[in-house]
Amino acid sequence: MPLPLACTVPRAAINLDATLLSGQSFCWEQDAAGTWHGWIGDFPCRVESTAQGYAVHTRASVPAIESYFGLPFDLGHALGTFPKDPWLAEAAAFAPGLRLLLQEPWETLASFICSAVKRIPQIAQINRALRAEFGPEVSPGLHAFPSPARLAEAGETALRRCGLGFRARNLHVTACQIAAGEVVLAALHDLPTAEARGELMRLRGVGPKIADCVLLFAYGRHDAFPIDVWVERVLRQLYFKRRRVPAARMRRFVETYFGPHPGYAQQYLFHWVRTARPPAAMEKRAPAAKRRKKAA
DNA sequence: ACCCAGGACTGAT
DNA sequence: ATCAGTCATGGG
Repeated sequence: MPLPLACTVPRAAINLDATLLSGQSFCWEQDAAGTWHGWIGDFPCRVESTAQGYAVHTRASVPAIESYFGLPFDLGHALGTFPKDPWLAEAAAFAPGLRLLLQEPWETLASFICSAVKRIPQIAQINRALRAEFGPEVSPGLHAFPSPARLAEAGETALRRCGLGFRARNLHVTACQIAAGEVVLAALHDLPTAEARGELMRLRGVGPKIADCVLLFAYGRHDAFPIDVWVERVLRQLYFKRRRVPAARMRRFVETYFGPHPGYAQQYLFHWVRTARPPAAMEKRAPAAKRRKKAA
């Protein structure tokens, strides 16, 4: 069943490549022709780049499409609220039109539990394995993301076979917690960010960083600021002159310095340091001398 | 073989 | 509160 053309998004509205390559979502892949294949919730989606713009083929509704790609948000305004510093300006100029997506909470939560100490292509690989193994087949060969109940039922051992490693236990326990109603993801929309963050961190395998990713990428909380190894490095080297900074102070800095949309600034910085040719100031510090493992 | 990856948890100071 | 050790797996 071919996917119907739902709408055409003007190219000026979004930089689709940067958006889908910036590590927010792990359910999209680009074929050799440049066409994107992925999901908007449980609806398969294909996006072709045409002369008119991005042709979005899917059964999802147009409002759902616009919501998913974050189009209603006034990106130009947010960029204007960024502090005027040369690095953030370079990061923003590097990927004009990069947007934050607004994804489904459970899929986002589960995907980021799988993200711990993994590279982005491997997270996407785990995502595909979970879908193929446990997800409902919504059209021939296409599996939506499996529900919490399904992953809870599957068991830790079965999850481990999807290449999850030690994350299998975390994902399984969290799936059980969600299935049991211990944390209600739909209820987090009504909570202030700090409280929603606390709720997410009650889940196994969810600490500050993953909680912030879920808040930013699935709940539209632009006050969430995920600090991973890359962002921590860029903050320390650009804003703290490469000095070692206590985590609490770093947290206080990002909450005050970047203005009303710190999460957006974070996403531009993250994509920039990972994709652009890093300036000399961004080179990795010499690794601290690691003690030898015990010789056999 | 060695190293690292969009971290979190645990048990020690 | 901070801090090393540990947790599996895949790819360079």
